[in-house]
Amino acid sequence: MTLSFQSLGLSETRIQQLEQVGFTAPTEIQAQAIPHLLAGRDVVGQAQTGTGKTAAFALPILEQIDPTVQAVQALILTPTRELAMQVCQAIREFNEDRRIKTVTIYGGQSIEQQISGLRRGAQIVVGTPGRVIDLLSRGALKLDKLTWMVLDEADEMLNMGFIQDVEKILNQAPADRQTAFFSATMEPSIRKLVAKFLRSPITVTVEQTKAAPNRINQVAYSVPRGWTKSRALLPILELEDPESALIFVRTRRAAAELTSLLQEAGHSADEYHGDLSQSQRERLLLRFRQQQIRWVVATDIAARGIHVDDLTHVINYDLPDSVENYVHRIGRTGRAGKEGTAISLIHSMDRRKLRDIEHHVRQRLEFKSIPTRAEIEGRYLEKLQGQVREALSGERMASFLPIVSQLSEEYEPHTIAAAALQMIYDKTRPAWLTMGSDPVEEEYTRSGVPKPKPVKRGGRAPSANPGNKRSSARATSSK
DNA sequence: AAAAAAT
Repeated sequence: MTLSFQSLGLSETRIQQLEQVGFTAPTEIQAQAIPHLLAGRDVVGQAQTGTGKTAAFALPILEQIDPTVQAVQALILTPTRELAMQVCQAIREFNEDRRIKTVTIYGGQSIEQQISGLRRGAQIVVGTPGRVIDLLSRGALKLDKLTWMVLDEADEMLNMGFIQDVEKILNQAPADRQTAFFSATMEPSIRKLVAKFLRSPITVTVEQTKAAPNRINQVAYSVPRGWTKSRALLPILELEDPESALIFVRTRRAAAELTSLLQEAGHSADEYHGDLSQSQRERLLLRFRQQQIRWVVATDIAARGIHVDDLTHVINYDLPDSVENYVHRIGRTGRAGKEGTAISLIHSMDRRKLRDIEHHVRQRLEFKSIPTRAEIEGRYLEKLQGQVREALSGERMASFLPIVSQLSEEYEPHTIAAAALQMIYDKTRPAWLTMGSDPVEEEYTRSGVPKPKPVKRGGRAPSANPGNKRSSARATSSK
């Protein structure tokens, strides 16, 4: 097992730059692929997202680009615009001094800007197939000096029907070049493409042990019969109080509606879906990443590819259509070794989907009951206590001591502290706690539906469908 | 119904 970038053959300057951006040791895919790529071999890399594959091809490319040649020397194709942007951003991170010029080209944005970027002597181009072909046919993008060609997420590219576009581009690249394909799977169509366009490639594979990474804490809330999901969501959000969250819904319309509802409840939320223009999407993601918005309500447009650092929660307001999308969705959190929480709202209609999901991720979701006001208040008071502890360890507190001395001529210190806490409580408590009654507790009482007890679910899922004998019969027939 | 990509 290789443990340092030095031993992979990267230059000292590159390694220093890597250290500056926090890269100390190579990931498995990097350790396996970089030496071959530096040695001039074609490589097929089988690896999922989040394994560090961008650096695996970006570092050798940066190492071997000739900075004195003002022509496109590397072309990286990605299936989505989002991914193109992210790859480009990553390359810029590894290329701090900007000696090597990188541009991104994709649809939905001004083509003139991209053309002028190419004219200024771009050496690395990252792009989506459609716009790349467009620019090739306009003559704005020339590949005659190309020495590197990379296909990122090749399987996705083919799934989305880009095979003809991709072949057209590969055919226009000089034969004397180095080529790398990265793909999560190795289906026959990929193998065919590899056989056609790569020269005696070396295949490197990184095993993915689990369908869902276990640093993501997966929980579910059962939505009582007759309840709307939004009614269940609000108290859950109050209790969990996510620092940042992606909330997934099924339709664009639902995204817009839920966003208004959250905004009306005083939350920092915005929507993200296919009705938004490319620049609107980019602006929103920027605000989300800069933590100007805490929660984003999105369709499955955000299930893959979008990366937000430190995303603490993914919430499945509607369950996804496919189990694969469940894994992609929750994979937006728990990135870069951080912990994340994935919450799913389960309606009685969703039992079947839930079982498929649990089967696919090979684990049971932990069920919790919708929090009551008392629970939310308890959690909030805990948080308040933590904040007081933090203030006690600070220094700014000293400036308030004269006030306390003055008040303590009349009152006990305990009383003064409690009064101060009450003031903070009144100003900062969640909106949910200011309502007259507890709608959750009330609803449980009124409807006669027993409040679900948090259940640790073992080998089978008995509590999911109490009294429903058909459930076990269906379990055997589902695949 | 939604998503991806060239307009």
